[in-house]
Amino acid sequence: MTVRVRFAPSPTGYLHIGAARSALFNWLYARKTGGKFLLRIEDTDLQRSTEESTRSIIEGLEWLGLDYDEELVFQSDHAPQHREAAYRLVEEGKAYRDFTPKEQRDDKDVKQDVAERARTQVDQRNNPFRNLPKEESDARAAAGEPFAIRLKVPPEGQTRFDDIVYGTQERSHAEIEDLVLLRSDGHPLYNLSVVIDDISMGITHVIRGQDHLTNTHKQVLLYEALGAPVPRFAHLPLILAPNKGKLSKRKHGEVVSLTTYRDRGFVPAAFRNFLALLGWSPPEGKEVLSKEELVEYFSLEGINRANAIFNFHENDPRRWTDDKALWMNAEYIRTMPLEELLPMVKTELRANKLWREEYDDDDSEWFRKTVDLIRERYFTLKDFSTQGRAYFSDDFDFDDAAVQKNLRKDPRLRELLNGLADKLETVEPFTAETSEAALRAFADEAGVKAGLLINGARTMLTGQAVGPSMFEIFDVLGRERSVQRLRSGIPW
RNA sequence: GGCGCAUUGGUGUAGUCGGCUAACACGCUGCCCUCUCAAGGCAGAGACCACGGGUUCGAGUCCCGUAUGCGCUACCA
Repeated sequence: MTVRVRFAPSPTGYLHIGAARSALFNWLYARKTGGKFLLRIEDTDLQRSTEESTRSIIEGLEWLGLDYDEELVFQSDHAPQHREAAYRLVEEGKAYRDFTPKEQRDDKDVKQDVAERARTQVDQRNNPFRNLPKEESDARAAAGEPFAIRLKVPPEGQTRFDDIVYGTQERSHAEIEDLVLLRSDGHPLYNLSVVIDDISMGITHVIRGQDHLTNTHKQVLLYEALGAPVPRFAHLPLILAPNKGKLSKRKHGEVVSLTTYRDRGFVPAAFRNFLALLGWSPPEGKEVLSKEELVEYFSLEGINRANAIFNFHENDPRRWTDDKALWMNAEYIRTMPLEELLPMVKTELRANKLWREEYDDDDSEWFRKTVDLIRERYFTLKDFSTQGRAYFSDDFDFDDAAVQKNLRKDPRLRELLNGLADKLETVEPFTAETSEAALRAFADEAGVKAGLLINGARTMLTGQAVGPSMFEIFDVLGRERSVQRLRSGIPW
């Protein structure tokens, strides 16, 4: 039996990182087992579903490198089949028409309302229409009286399934209400739609968030009523906010949206790697894993049961997302093959009008060397166009603290740096080694420490107090620009 | 309220059949390297394994209870 799994998001907004991780785990399992990874858009809530959201989900998956097999499925296309299935269950006596008028529910306090109602309601099986004679039910329906369709859950017994992550799950039927399958307006509801679609798509393993763990019993009941084989289930621990609450866009903003990571300079492989480590751990303990390695090591049995906290600091721009995610991204930026990084840097520079076509041909060697030089201390791709701006443009800003610390603190510096510029003009050839020799010699002649000139020069050439070795910067910037910047009056 | 699930340092996790002086990664501190910042190397702080009982020669690991958190309990998904 070939494995068939699916990712089934509802297109009601951006792609949440928790959903992205579900997608990743499904994808990993499919690739690991040689199975199929399918994508189904659960757009049954037509008011809230948007095409834009669908597009962003597909883009997000693409960005993460999760390719799906077969045709994209839209759940709304199957509404007729869902309805038909519900009617069939009524015919077979496994479901019944409920003519109770629809209750108006305030959308705001549903949670509270639901809990409140559940508290007072004792018998789940007291619906007067549950055992209405078939003739009467048919007659009322034929007369046009509106009705919802509910599953007839047996009053006795229990359902049971073996979750691959959470183990054996049992739930007494008494705890399960006669769930509504079809609304009185004919709209099929979530539990029905999911089950029918999973059956028709031939899903063998349902891998999804733990928030569906208790729903699963209802779905098992439905599989049984429909006479279909029950798939295997694997529920994933949830990803929580630092206060252990739900991670939501409304409360936590853009950190929860996958696109944020793309837009803020994450390397897809790095974020994928980070996401994989949330709730799952590789057997060997090695954490930096390529796509191929993730596939190789992945197993559903390795998934943890406790919810994970996604740690970020809302008021700290430097640590705007999880520390480990940031570290992972930096790790990828400095260690990944340069050839793979270059196009990403190109995209970043282009978006900020720092890209020059020469970097692709005449100056490609220079571009490689420069990126390789500066990548070591960057955390995101964004850093190439911000902190790295001085390498790609003469129009860059000076950091106030750097100017203060490396230039203004010594009044001789302005003159010294001009002198250094003169000296560098005569150096032949102009390399890291020769410029270093020249600078040190110049420092000796002037009777100052080399460090004074080095740090001053770094700030003159890059606007910053930190960065790569000064002599590597001379080399990369070249004699002309180095000299010109040393003489620049801008920071003074 | 009912039912379910979870609970190992700040965070992510490892801890097979009970022997742990509790391991790894991120973060944090210090030192080395050094022209700065990183990276790298080294060292270190930080967990009475939620709490209380029990079983056992011995429990993070098994059992019971409590607490806390999360989830479900909708004609939402």
